[in-house]
Amino acid sequence: MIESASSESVEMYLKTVAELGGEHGPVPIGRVAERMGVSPVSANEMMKRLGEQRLIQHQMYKGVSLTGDGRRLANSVIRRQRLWECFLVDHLKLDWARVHDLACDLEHATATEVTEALAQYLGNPSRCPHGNPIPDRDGEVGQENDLTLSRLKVGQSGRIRAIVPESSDLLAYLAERGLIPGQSLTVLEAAPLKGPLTLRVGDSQEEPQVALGLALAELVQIDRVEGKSD
Amino acid sequence: MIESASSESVEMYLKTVAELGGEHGPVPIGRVAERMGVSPVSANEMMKRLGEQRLIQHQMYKGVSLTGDGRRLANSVIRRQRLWECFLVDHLKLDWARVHDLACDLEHATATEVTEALAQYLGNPSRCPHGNPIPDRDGEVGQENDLTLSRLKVGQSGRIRAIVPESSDLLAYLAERGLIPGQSLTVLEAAPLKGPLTLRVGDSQEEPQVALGLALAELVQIDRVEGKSD
DNA sequence: ACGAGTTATAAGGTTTGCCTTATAATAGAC
DNA sequence: GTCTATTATAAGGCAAACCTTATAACTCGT
Ligand SMILES: [Mn+2]
Ligand SMILES: [Mn+2]
Ligand SMILES: [Mn+2]
Ligand SMILES: [Mn+2]
Repeated sequence: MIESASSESVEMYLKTVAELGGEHGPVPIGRVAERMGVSPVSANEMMKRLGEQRLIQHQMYKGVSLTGDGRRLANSVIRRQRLWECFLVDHLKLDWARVHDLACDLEHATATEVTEALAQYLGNPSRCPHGNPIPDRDGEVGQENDLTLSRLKVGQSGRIRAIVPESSDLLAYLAERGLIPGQSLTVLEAAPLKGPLTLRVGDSQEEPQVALGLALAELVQIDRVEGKSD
Repeated sequence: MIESASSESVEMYLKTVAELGGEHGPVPIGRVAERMGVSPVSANEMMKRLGEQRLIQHQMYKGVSLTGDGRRLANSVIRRQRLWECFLVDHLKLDWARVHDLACDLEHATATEVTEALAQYLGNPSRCPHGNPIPDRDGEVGQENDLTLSRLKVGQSGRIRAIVPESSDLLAYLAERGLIPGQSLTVLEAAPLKGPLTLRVGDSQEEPQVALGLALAELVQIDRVEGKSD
């Protein structure tokens, strides 16, 4: 658990690789560059450096995956971010859709000491306000089932577990429509040709209906399912 | 109140200039370099940049002083730091002598939005845990009287208001001896030739006595004075 | 088996914030 | 007034992260 001094840049690269699935399989460096808004050449340079530090492993023309150290460091960053998100929402009452970005700054300036005291202060929450799991202090996260709203059939109901990825625009859009973790919903209609879903949000028959594009529905993870399974 | 994007480095330079008295008179750049642990040449280069941005004013061979913008930015950094110190001590229960350094990291990663929500959460405290005033959101701080423990005469009593500057080593040393803001004390003896003071810390006659070098006593600001004035 | 698109590498450049060494200018102490 | 310590500037360098442009190598779908 040697938390060698790592720059904000290094932390963000590792976090991005983790979010793109770098714990499980190789992530194309182009994806990383895209997500981080840097040129592929820049991302490549950084991957070379991270490889030298044994934080990632680079399979040529396939992509990068996290080593043990890399995974732990990435999850430590994610832990810090999500704990801050909890604090900003629960205590400072800041906007649910904005805290992700605010916490993304704080995460790099937070000593382990502060992280652990914060975790205790918050009662060791297991999820961030957007429903995503908070890694434990050893940098481990449990796997989740991967059911998404886009896979629900007409008539099925579920409860929103999390939004992935946590982008402000996306979060703001979903929040406006009441689509936040814990919310239950039912798919009333699915337009053909990958068209939008029509949802009933909440339990009451009187709730306004919500139309949601399938691409967005893919980013909404679902917990429980009820209703006919086909 | 244009909070133009300023780097951590710029913020630290401005904070340092402010702490060295740059609101009032010119601060020699050598002092700044020394305090920041950089070479005088580096500090000079930075001062040139800060001058171009109209954050400081440089009087050749005299030193630098803060402009209005520079003072506001410096005080905004100090505000962020001291608010975080309050949070870390009061809520996270972290060590009084360590929070200064921990907050010095957080201060640069804290959006105005977060700062103001934090201030409200904390009940708009007016002082940090080390007794120093928290600038208001407009970047203003009131002046304090400048009585220090080193100036108390034998027999006089006072109450510790603040420790300046806030260096971890200094804070840890003083905390070990019970010398924290709010604590009342009496000077029992002052050794000749700039020798150490002997103090009674607290009100009870049974308290252990504390010996404190005059150089350290200069860094302890005193609020009230009682006892014969000479 | 080939070609399109992706991925990798090479080369050269920028900005920020540091460094050292050397020299010039100045202020302040004596 | 002169000398010394401080302060300023010039010159050259370095590392981290970025960039663009160009070329080479590879994968994969058809
Ligand atoms: Mn971040
Ligand atoms: Mn979150
Ligand atoms: Mn700082
Ligand atoms: Mn303080």
